[in-house]
Amino acid sequence: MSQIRVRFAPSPTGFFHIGSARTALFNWLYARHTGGVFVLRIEDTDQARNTETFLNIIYDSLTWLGLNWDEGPRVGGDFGPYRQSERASIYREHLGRLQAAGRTYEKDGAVYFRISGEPQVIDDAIRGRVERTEEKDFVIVRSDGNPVFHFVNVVDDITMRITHVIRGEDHLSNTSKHTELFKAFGAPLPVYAHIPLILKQNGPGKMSKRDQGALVEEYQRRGFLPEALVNFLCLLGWSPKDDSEKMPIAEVIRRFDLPGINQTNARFDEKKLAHMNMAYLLELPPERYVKLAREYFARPPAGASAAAAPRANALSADEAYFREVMLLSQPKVKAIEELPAYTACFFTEDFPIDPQARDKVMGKGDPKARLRELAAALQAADFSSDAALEGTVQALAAKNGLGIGDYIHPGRIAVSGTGVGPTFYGLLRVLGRDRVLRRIERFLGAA
RNA sequence: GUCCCCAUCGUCUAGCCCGGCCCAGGACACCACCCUUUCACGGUGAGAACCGGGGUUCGAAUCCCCGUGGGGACGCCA
Repeated sequence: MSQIRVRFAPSPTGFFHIGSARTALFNWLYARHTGGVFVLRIEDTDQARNTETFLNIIYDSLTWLGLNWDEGPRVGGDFGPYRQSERASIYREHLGRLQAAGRTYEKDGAVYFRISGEPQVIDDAIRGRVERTEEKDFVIVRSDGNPVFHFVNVVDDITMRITHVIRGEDHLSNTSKHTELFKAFGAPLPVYAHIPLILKQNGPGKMSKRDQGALVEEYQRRGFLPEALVNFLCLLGWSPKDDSEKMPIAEVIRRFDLPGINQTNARFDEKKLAHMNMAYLLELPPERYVKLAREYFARPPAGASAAAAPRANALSADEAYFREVMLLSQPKVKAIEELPAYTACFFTEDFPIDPQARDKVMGKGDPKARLRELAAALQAADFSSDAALEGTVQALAAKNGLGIGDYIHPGRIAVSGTGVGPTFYGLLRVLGRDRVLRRIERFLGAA
């Protein structure tokens, strides 16, 4: 058999959502798995609803996800143009063939396709044999002269030599229209593979563009890693059949195949996505982690909850310092979007003190005395390494017959205002002696 | 309403095609414990499912039928 050719055919009529991304992904995976060709085709026949903005979002989202196309807009190919709005003459020519064969008629200014009425049988690669009879003639050219989806979709699949149509199950019922057209053109049917739908996580129905967490762009802005989102999406409707979940994309490509795709709709679960993202974030190389953090600080999504001042300070801070703060936080934080709040105490003296954490720590023993002892010890301490600071605190605790926790807990509150944060010694080292001592002093004065 | 697809823990799923190894395995979430300077990671453990009813069979999560439930399509949207 000749080379496998698949296509992803979005229409730029709205934001790019998770369901579309997954369809694109499965097509891409199948092309890469088989050494075939992944075609991007823009279905922009609905002139009233298409926008250039939405078109660019499609390109950007696919690129961000790493789903590169072999043929299509921007890269060209032998079967272009790849935007339906530029293929009018091709559609005209094909319409002529249908007219010549007596398969069309006009009504109310629109062109109708005369169906055969025979049962349409498709041998779906995922669902098996599906039979459905198309019962009504349908419009293929609107009265305004623009061709309709069913018609252009089939004409393009024929002329672009598409061998496998991998698309959402919502198209399964449309397929009988499409096979009627294929037959009317005397063209062989492609292999169909109708993949299950992604259901919204709350409430009934399939996920749509307006649902919470539906937009690919949103994950990008929230600092998610594309490889994590892709990995998560791979597992929504496809399974490698053993217990593997987190896999490099090369491994998914190697193992992916149509028979491995499920038949049941899958509910989107943002918690599992978040977990996958964390797993990737923890092992991200430092350079990429810092870059991702900086991008997030520079352009947080609207409504992100973090004080503006420390965020601005972070951006104007010394690059090496910013890097150090972020890398100190990397092993502790589950998502990039936690970073501004998590690191705020590194970028401002005006950080809030968590009253609950303070009361808990300051309520037992004599924490003020411990803070004074800690401050005194830090006067002469070596701040050049975490290990040196650890030695200082350990020696102090040993000298006074106390546990290191007796110093660390109040110290953390005094220096960062919160009970949670990076390692205590890292916190001290990155903040530096002057700021640490000043903060302890201030805290003792206020307490 | 008509037609089409589907049905295993709360969620994603393995097992189903080729019935016995499954009083059903993994992951997320949740809970407990351990690790630990906080938090997070990690480790250990607990709870948690074969939609219902009929068949077929020595034997059914697995095969068949019917119900029920979920999803989708029925546009001069794509």
